[in-house]
Amino acid sequence: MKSISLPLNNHSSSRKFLDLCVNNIPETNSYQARTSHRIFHKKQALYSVGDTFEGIFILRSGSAKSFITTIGGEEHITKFFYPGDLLGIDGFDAHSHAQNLHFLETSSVYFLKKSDINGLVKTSDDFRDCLLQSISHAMVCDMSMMMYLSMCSSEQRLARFILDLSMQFAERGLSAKDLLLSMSRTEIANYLGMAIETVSRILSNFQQRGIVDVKHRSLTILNFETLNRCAPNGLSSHVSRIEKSPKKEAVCH
Amino acid sequence: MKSISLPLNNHSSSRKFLDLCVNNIPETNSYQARTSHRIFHKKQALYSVGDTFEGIFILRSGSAKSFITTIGGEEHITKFFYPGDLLGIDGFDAHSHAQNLHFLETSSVYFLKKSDINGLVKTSDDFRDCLLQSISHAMVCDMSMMMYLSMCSSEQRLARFILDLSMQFAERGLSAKDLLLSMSRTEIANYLGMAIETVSRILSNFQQRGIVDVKHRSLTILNFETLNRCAPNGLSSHVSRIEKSPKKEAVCH
DNA sequence: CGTAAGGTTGATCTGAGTCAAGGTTCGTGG
DNA sequence: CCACGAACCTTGACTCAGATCAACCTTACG
Repeated sequence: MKSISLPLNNHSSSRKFLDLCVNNIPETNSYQARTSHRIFHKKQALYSVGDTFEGIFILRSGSAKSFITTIGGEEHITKFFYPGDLLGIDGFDAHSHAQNLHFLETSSVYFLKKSDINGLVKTSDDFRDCLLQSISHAMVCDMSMMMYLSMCSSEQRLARFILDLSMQFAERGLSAKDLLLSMSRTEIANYLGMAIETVSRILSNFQQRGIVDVKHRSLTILNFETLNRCAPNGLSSHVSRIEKSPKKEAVCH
Repeated sequence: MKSISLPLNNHSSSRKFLDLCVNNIPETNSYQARTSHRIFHKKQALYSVGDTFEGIFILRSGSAKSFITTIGGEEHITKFFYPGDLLGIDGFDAHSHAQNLHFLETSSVYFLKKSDINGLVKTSDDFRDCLLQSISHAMVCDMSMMMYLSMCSSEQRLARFILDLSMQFAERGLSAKDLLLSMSRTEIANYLGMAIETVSRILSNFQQRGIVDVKHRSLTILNFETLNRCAPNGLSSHVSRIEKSPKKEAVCH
């Protein structure tokens, strides 16, 4: 499978992040150079729940999923990752990882150990801003996901998923319409909180309506217009604010 | 309504966080002392989507909710906040807030402006660790919430909600069994992604089964045992790990 | 080449949403 | 302090989106 990797001409914040790390950490010895880049294969784990937190990773190429497991053994996929994404932020909490991370295909990561993070945060304003921005952005995305899960129909969630994927691909310099899914139907269903049969049915339905063309794991978006109408409404941003609820009027003491 | 406020003998990470801020920022003038603490009343907004991000807040007393709004005008509550919680982290992303924050009752917040955060991150290792830990913890909670939303029945979600509330109260030195809800049924339903009628029905049902005693907004947990059995299984942690999937075996280059 | 994993499709069932009606509490102004 | 309207909450009846069960097809891999 052709994997995604971060193109050099990508100036998004994730790319900037990677640059900042690579250019600011003094790689005095070749040992560090060797260990800061690692390659993993499909189904391999980067970390698992309970592993000691040693630092974060930046995905350079390939794709991955993070998931949590209940005591009963059920898994729930919490996120899919693409090049430029930060992996392992969950480890800051208890100094050990709270999630599992597995790769979906052959992938490479850049390792940024805790001491390097601490150093960079002090010395580089850009790095600090980038790190906080990146984490904050991830949280904002999680909030949207929670909204989709709690307010949208299965069709809306799947439409949103495809459109989000398309955006992710486009941001990384790939086609926005020809997508190569790196996850199985089961994984999509699990992530979106629906039965695998439902994913299959909705995809077939989209196909019949001429919205997409799906064959195995390659998906072509034929009609963005209609797909967008299937997806839930976007979030309101400051642009669309008209009237506002009771404004801040603090009482100082 | 009797509001919750952070007790002085609470040595949790949130309390530590607040201490770190108060003790490390030189309050050279009385102006800052006055503006760093603010009191808000029920239904007042701390910030809204699109507001310029000027810093984060620490909730000292009371309670609050954050929510996002779709273009269509629908609201979705993303989180409830209690004393010690960090408010406004969403603003780091685009330098403007991505969510709205309203108070549920009279509350007070401590304001920590951007420049202070940047300064503290450089000078105090404790502050840096606390900030990252706090954000990371919030993300881990969001992940669980996503799992509950996508895999659990309404009854399970509501049971989990009550137990989580109970824990929040206990952590803040209040009774773990006598809860005073600061949010309406509508807000609970919205947060948990279900119809208001469903919340009402499940609460009545819990009452009939002798699990809780609900009257208006005061809720007493009568049977933790049974309530726990209603809630979804907890997450597996490193303690319960037995066998592990393919371990990390990086190929270095 | 055979078996397992992954994927599709149809039939049936049910949890929870929607609609409807009535009760309770709160807040404001007379 | 009471009254009236609005907001909040509860309960019942009906409906439907999507889960579950079942059978079958397709692709990947040792």
